[in-house]
Amino acid sequence: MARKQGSHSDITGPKVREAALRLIARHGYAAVSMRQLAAEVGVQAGALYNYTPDKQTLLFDLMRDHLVDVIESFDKADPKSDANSRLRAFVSFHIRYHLPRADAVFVAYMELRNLEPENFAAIEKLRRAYEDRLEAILRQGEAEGAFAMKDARVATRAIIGMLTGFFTWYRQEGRLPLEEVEAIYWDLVCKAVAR
Amino acid sequence: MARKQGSHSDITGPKVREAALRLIARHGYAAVSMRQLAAEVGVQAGALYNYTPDKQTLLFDLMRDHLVDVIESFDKADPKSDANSRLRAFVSFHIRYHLPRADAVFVAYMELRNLEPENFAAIEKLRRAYEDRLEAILRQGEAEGAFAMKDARVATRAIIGMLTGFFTWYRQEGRLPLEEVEAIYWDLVCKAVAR
DNA sequence: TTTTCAAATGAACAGATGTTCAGTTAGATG
DNA sequence: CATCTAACTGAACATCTGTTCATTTGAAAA
Repeated sequence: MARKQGSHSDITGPKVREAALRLIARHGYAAVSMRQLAAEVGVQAGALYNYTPDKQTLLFDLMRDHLVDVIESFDKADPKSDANSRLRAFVSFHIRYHLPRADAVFVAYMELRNLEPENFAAIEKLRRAYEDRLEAILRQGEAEGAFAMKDARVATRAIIGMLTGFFTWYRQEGRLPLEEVEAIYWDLVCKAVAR
Repeated sequence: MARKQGSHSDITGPKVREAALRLIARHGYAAVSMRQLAAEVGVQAGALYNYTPDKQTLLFDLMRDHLVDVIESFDKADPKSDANSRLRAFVSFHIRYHLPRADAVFVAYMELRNLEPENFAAIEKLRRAYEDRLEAILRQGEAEGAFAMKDARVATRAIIGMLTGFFTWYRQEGRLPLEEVEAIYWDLVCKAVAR
């Protein structure tokens, strides 16, 4: 039954990636088998190997593509002006970007330990690159006299942990609209790094 | 070779739990087999079933015992006085308690999705109970006029995410002494919820 | 010394695992 | 129309999975 209607690599490829993201986010990389993934896509297990050389590379590609997109998107959203505006943009971007991408965030944060060493190193580099964006903003704020904190590196990690923890463990309750969540977080972050 | 020297349940039992915590933290629940765990303990796979009815219950017990201990320990450390003192005690407790228990923290935060539904519900209840301790402090602070924030529930999650993120993803670098880390975090938290 | 039994072994179970590949199919091409 | 070939099937591979249990061991009690 090969080449069914609408069953081209242009369609199956993205389907594999979407299904992998969803299943891995829900059950974890090690707990999802290639046969489960194939079933979710509507294909036999062997067909997946037209889209990835192996399971490990599939995981790596999902994480890398997500992080590369995060960084590129932020660089576009960054006003590159004063530290306060940039920090506000960072918080806003982080929340708005991650909210509709819960599965990708989950995978990128939870599956690091399932990466083989060289893959892990590459992903850590990307994660670090994103953190460095925030750290640079905090240091700019210190230089401008707008912010004050005891340790910019720890503050960076604390803020990212604070922002990401929300999307990582607490699924959208719908209690609060996006603007509200953004305002609440901005209030906390803004005050935390204030002089 | 049964009952080797010093090989009683008083010794093997804790060894199983320690090895499980270490291996699951490092590789994930699904990625650790009972045979790997047994090898780490220095025993055959079958012997593990003297210490747990099954793999799932082992995971659940590790998570439950950790969370129960967290809550009990905090309740002892809680000064139960003014909100500012209590918040300071919470931050100090959280950091000092979790720092030497990185494996348990990791497992309790990362393996929720590998719990069967009723086990998940029980663990979520415990996690919520700990969060509620912090939320109560924040609300007390609001009532006293000491703190001000837009949403105490979101602030609770943000603060816990901020504190826990540190132990979850960033292994101790040794760059900063414990007192320093505590001071940095207290500074951030304190300002974030300030009026 | 003999007895006892908690604690461990090691084989067996049925089924799942990631991956490969010769063969089949059907939409697109000429 | 016949041909081509990307996309997929389905069986096979060696190995691993959680769990059970009859059997063996050896330290401690009698």
